[in-house]
Amino acid sequence: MPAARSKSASPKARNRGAREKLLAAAGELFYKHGVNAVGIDRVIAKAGVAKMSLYHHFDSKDDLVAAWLQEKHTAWMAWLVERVERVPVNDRPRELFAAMDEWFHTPDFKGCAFINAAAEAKDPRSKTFQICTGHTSDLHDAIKGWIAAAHPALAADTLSRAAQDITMIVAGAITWAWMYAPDGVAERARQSAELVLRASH
Amino acid sequence: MPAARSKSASPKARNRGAREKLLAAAGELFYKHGVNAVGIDRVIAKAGVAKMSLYHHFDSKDDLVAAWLQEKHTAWMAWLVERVERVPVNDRPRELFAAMDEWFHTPDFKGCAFINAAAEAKDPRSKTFQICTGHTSDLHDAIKGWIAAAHPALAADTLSRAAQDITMIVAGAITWAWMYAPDGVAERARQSAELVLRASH
DNA sequence: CAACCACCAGACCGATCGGTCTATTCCCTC
DNA sequence: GAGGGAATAGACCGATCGGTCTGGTGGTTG
Repeated sequence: MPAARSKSASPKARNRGAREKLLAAAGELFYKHGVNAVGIDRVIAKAGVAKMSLYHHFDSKDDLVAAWLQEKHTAWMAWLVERVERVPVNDRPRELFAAMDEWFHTPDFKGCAFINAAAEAKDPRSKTFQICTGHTSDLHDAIKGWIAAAHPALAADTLSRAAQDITMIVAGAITWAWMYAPDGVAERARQSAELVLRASH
Repeated sequence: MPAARSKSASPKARNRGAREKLLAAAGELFYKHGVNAVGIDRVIAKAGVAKMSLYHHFDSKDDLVAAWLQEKHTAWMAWLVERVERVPVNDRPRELFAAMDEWFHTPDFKGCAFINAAAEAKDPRSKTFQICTGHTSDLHDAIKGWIAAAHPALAADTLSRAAQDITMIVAGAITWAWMYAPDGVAERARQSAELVLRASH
């Protein structure tokens, strides 16, 4: 659900939207099989789009990967924020793990796309890798906000520590859920997070 | 430091050991750049070994990858066990995180090879993937043993839960340390783990 | 000595990689 | 209706992929 680049903002938007189809196809394939295991030809075949259309919208495969991750990051965070922030502030830390549990049990769950993509990135200075760390950072910030709202009395440094602890717990839960088994993982993570929160007063 | 397969166990061990050189080269390259990003030719070039020697010792690239992971798993677990079990039983849960901290700060640390390799595995039924889940499982078992020794009064189900919680915390810490920054991560994870342990009585 | 075997160098295979180029068609706006 | 931009199919590029094959070398063992 991201901003839909060239749809109504610019006047050149009456085609069938090859860009969106490419991003959708790339997303499925890259997430499922890994970035390096999927070639350009497979992406365009799945998208039902000509190769030149790909290179009209993206500079390179790396650029497509980066665009996919950027879009996925935006969409995933939007989903999580909407999901968590529709409950009262005091319930949000708990709701975070309910959302995780739901996500872990989606049919094609294959772990965190950003952790996975980071493992394949050739260079930590690449745009791809930076989007991945940015994702972690943004998730950390969101969690910090939810904790702060639910526990307004927390000192800044305590809050920072708790947010990092819980983000790490979430990351571990994602990894466990995907490599091992998704059942009950979120609940165990929730309890660990609750202990961290309680210990922070 | 693994068992050095065909060195003295079998009588055919007076060559220069192409197999070991291949595993060493493959290990460096696969861990650093990712399995799918490294070709056979690059491995044999780094190993200083002929291509036919590779296919003499391994059936395929996948087989080489699996052999590397298997060896790495054995070596890593041996390192961790030795490191943790040289302190008294009551200190072992804490020592686990000291070992993690040391690992996170090694020069070429690039996260968990097994999490990374699992992300690239084409099939969850592949040998590669199974070694990765096996690694998680063995780590979980080791942690469970250390907790059990340090807290003998724990009930079986409580012990299981605590071991899972702490394994997840470790996994999250590894991910954070590699994608974000290694400093202080192990200490934060240690404190979370301590809370889990305390809550288990 | 002869047989064997791990290892070597490197040509070779078809397939696929990321990416370029041409030529053509469609649709929308002047 | 003409022009232009977005889309199309598909040939083509050099490089690399995983893997095979040939032919030869040197050391060990019977």
